[in-house]
Amino acid sequence: MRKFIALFGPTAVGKTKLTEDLFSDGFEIVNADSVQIYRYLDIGSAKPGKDLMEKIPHHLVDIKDPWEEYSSGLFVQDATSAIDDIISRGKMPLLTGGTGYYFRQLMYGQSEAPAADPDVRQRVKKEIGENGSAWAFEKLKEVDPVSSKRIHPNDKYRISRALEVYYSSSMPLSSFALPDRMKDDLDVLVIALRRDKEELDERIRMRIDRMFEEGFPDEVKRLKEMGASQAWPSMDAIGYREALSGYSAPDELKEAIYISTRKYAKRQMTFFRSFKEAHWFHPDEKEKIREAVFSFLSSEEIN
RNA sequence: GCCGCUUUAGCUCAGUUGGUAGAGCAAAGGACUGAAAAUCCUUGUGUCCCUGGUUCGAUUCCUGGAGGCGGCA
Repeated sequence: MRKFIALFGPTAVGKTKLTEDLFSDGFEIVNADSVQIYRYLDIGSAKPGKDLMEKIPHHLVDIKDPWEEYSSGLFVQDATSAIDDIISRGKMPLLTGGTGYYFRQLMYGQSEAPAADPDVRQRVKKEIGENGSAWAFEKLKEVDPVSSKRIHPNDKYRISRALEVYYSSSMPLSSFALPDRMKDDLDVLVIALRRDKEELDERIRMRIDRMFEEGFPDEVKRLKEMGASQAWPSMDAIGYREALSGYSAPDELKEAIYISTRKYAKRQMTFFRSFKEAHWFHPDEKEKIREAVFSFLSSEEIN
């Protein structure tokens, strides 16, 4: 039985501050943020500062170079072994971040479909490039009619993955079951943070201003000197993407980042709302959160 | 001051040979089977600058006015 706490919240909601206030003692953090796993993406990913990293041990931060691929599957493996390691040392893991998909893959479990294979993915990409996306969708209909009903004809991303699964296993993606509730071997308190839209927008704006004060443009410059381009997986991340696409005026760049960030926050909320196990709080409700944590930690396992 | 162009959705702009309008972006809502800060779906948004006139009917044509841009003075 793995027992831990999961803390989810959209960007800029105040996860880091809450972590510092409530989980500084006896906890170790397992990062569930798909951008903070990358080295050198510090300011733009709002990575926790050195002081906090020294105060509370962090796992899965700075584990990949920005040109390397990562995936939810690798995350599940890495997070699981980090959690086991923390528990074995008598500490309590705190899974925290904003990548809702990582939370779900870890807590519900993944499908048995084969992992992404770079060669196959490349081949699919090439085929779609040559024959067009309409062809790709027809191919999907033929090979995996069930998925073709679920996946929209314009969703190249998902069509491509479904074809990839078929090519590498000769089985349709839809033949692999998708778990829809918490795994039996987990005992997790899921805390989810939310704020009103106006409140969150204001914080996003402030965060972006602070990023620029802390030298975000220099960080991008250093990455460019390292050879960063849109081909690097990490450069899809908000801020870096906009910076690489050539906004000349800082104010325009800031505005573009602001808009992308609030759209992202909205998607995060949409995703996490469907998480039935989540207990929702405002970050200022510290006492209520503390109570929930306390009663969870003192509860005995039933079996 | 004169001449030309221009004024339509929150923004940038199409358009209506006269029958009260539509794209992109933004916004709001949603999806998510090893790329998820990704990828994708749905949905509005209007005194068509104001004023008279012609007309059954004007955002569209005409008169006058106002704002913006450019040229000449």
